[in-house]
Formats: sequence, C-alpha cells, structure tokens
Amino acid sequence: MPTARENARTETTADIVSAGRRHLADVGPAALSLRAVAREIGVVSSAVYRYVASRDDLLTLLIVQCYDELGAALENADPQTSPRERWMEVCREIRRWAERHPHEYALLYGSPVPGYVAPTLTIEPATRPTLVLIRIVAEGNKDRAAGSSPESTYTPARTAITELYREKFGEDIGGAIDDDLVRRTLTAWTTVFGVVSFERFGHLVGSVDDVEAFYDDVVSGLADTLELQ
Amino acid sequence: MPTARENARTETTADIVSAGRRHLADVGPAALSLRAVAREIGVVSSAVYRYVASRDDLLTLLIVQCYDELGAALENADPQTSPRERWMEVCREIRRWAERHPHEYALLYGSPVPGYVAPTLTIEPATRPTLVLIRIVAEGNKDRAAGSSPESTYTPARTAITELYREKFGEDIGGAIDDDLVRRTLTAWTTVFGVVSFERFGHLVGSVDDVEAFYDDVVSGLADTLELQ
DNA sequence: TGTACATCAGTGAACGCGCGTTCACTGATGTAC
DNA sequence: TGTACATCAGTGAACGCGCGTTCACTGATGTAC
Repeated sequence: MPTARENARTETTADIVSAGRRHLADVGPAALSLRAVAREIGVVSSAVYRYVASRDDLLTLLIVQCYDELGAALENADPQTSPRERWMEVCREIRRWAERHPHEYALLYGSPVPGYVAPTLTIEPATRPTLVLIRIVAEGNKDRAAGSSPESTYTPARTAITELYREKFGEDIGGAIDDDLVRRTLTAWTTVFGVVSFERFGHLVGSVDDVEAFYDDVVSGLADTLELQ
Repeated sequence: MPTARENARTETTADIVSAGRRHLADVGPAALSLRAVAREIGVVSSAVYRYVASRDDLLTLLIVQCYDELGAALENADPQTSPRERWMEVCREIRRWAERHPHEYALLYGSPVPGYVAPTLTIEPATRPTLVLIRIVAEGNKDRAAGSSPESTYTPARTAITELYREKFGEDIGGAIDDDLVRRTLTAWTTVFGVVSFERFGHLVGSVDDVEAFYDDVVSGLADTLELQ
C-alpha cells in the first residue's frame, strides 16, 4: 500500500516527464530546459531536482520513452498477415511516426545532443523498434532452405542478434537466418532509417518529388532482398 | 586593383569563417556562437556584425563551405579507374570524411540546427558531393542497352537530375539512364549516407562489430545494383 | 490514540555563466577637387 | 600634391534574455513509541 507521499511522488515524476515531452516536441532536444519544464508544471526551478538528477537525466528518460513509444507504434501497426505486407506496413509506420514526431525522431536518430552522452541503459530500449523488423524477417524466412544464401564476405554480429531475439521472444530465431541474411537485414534496417532521415532532414527536396511513392518503392525493393512473400 | 581596405575586409571575413569553422569542429553546430568567434579573432563581439549579418548567416557560410570541402574531397578521392572501383573509393571517402569531421557531417546530414532554417542558396552546394556519385553511375552505364531496366513503378525527378548534370558537366547524361536507374541511384545515395549516419550517431554499436567491413559490403552490394563493373 | 521526531517537497534567493544584437562613438582609410 | 569631406572598422557599454545548479529554509507528511 503506497503512502500519499509516494503517490504524489510518482504522479509528479510523470508530470515532469510528460511536460518534458511536450517541451521536446515543441523546441527540440537541444533546447530542452529544466526551467521550462518547472514553469510548465507550476513549480520553482529547483524543485524538479527532487525528481530528476539533472537535465541530462531528463533527456535520458525521454529517449527511453520515445523508443518505447515508437516500438509500440510499430508493433501496433503490424497487420500480422503475410511477411511482405507486414514489412511494408511497419516501414510505413516508421515514416509516419517520424512525420508526426519530428523532434522525437531527431532525438532518437539524428545528431547527438551537444554535451549529452547517452548512457548505456538507452541501448536496450533502442532495440524494440528494430526487433519488430527483425522478427518479420525471421518469420518470413522460417521455412527457407538453410544455406541458400550466397557466401557472405563479412560476418556480422549474428550471435548478438540471435541471443537478443531469444531473450525477447522466448524462441529461437529460424536456423535459416544465416550470416548473409543478417547482413541483408542490417542493410535494410539502415536503409529504411536512412531514407526517413534524409526526408526529415531535408535532403530529398529537389531530388524526389513524390517521397511517399519513392519510400514505398525502396521499402518494397528491400522486401525483395529479404525474400519476403 | 583592390584598396588596402578591401584587402583587409576579405581577409577578416576569411578569418571569421575559419574561426567559425574551428569553433564548429570543436563544439558542434548548435553551440556555435558569434561571441566565441569574435573572441578567437581578438575583436569585440559587435565588430563581427560588420562582416556577417547574424549568427544564422555565419552558419550558412559554414554549410556552404563544408559541402564544398566534402565535394572536393570526393572528387579528389575518385581514382578515375573502373566505375566499380571509383564507386567504392568515393563511398569510402564519404565515410572517412565523416569520421574526420563529425560535427561538420552532423551539420550537413544530421538533424537541423534548432531555430535555424537553411536558406535555399545552400541547396546548390549540396549537390556537389552527390554529383560525384551520379557521374560515376552515369559513366558506368553509358554503353548500357536502353530500356534494359525493369518497368519502374515510380517516376522520380529524372529531368531535374538530367538538367543539373548538363549544367555542371556540360554534357548530356547517358540515354540509358532511365527512370529505374535514377530510382536505384537515389536509393543507393540515401543508403550510403544512411549507413554513415547510423555509424556516426551510434546506432551500429552492438549490432555491427566491424563497421568498415559492413560498410564495404553494403557499398559493394549497391555497386551490383547499379550495374557497375 | 497521542505525542516527538525524522523525512521529504517545495520555496526563494543567489551564483556564475553565456548568448545575440543594438547603438552612439572615435579614429583611421579612401576620394574628389 | 594637398586639403576637406565621406566612408567604414572597431570600441565599449548596454539591453534583455535564458540557462543549470546549489543551498539554507519552512511547513507538511510519515513513523516509532
């Protein structure tokens, strides 16, 4: 049974994080300020230090929250139909989420915030969105003949990914997920975020008229590469 | 014949830009400050306003300079051998440049600087690095049978690119550069910068052990896609 | 159930910092006759 | 070639702003007897 004080504390902490979130969405990560957050929740600036150790600490909380939100959005957008349709829909949702939350996207996938070094504890939440993609690839290649990939010239971190997968989903990734497919998956993953970042950060202006069609095209090409049906 | 005053003016302007450049390399785009620049060149802060209209104006100058520098670095790295080798080397140089100039890379390809809107005059210099890649693709596909591409589901800004090419190099892009090849080129381009950004911004930590090998692998896969020999 | 003490949330003032930008000014450099 | 005036570079002070963080404090909430 939590005391009234404990209740108040968790509530205020949540208020701080959600005010921080609004402020982030407004002005972007670099301009996020504790004083602005304090102002918004109607408290003197020093009071927030009862709840949050520093500005960097708040940033970390927000990063974790955003990864979680994006991850949930992707899981939600997954239609659970054919692997190819799932891939398409989830990739589209990545782009939509970035469009809806430009500053949050920049916080997660843009340049690092000056003076801030992300603690290692942000790495784990960062895997949630990625794992949605990996799972689709894994399930789409479950019945594939092992060793049907060409020789890989490069061995990526397959064991790291395999372990992560087992840990999260409680089952083994398919045995057909060989080095080459992992490589292709990593490539597809960076390409997806590469295109979204290029659009977000203004590099497609003048080169691509219909970004939505271009994106669909790229993403569907990746689905081919990943042998998704 | 320029007067002494004119000489002094161009020299001081150059000093301001290069001090700004050092400051940028040090602290990153968001923290770039006119006062720091003034301090470095040993002048009172208001004096720089004789040379530069505002902080944003200085940022614009730096963006243009950085695009130019990257463009020159890529042109320089081009071995002028087979299209495939040229592609590989130029792509490697993109990654190396980003490694050598992390803050400058972030300024060009990272999240936008808060409060700053890049004027349209930065678009033109931005094409210089890109055109190095496009040229290699064009020259590598010069003798290709026209219409050998699959049907494209999407028509990108081919005319814009064709015109830009003629303007810069004074010759027509090969006729075999059809919509589909343009699409593949744009995809390759975003992929290259996507991987470099992911590495720079810390997203390959834990997923890719040997980034250099991974990068080479991705880039060589793109060369296949672009039918470079 | 009531009292004495400990814990903790929030206050308000302060420190020390940096920033962009404006403005009236001095003094040196350039130009027209 | 020399003088009178115009142009311009740089000064120094100021405006108004915002930031992160610390610290001694008041007063309310919780706990042990």
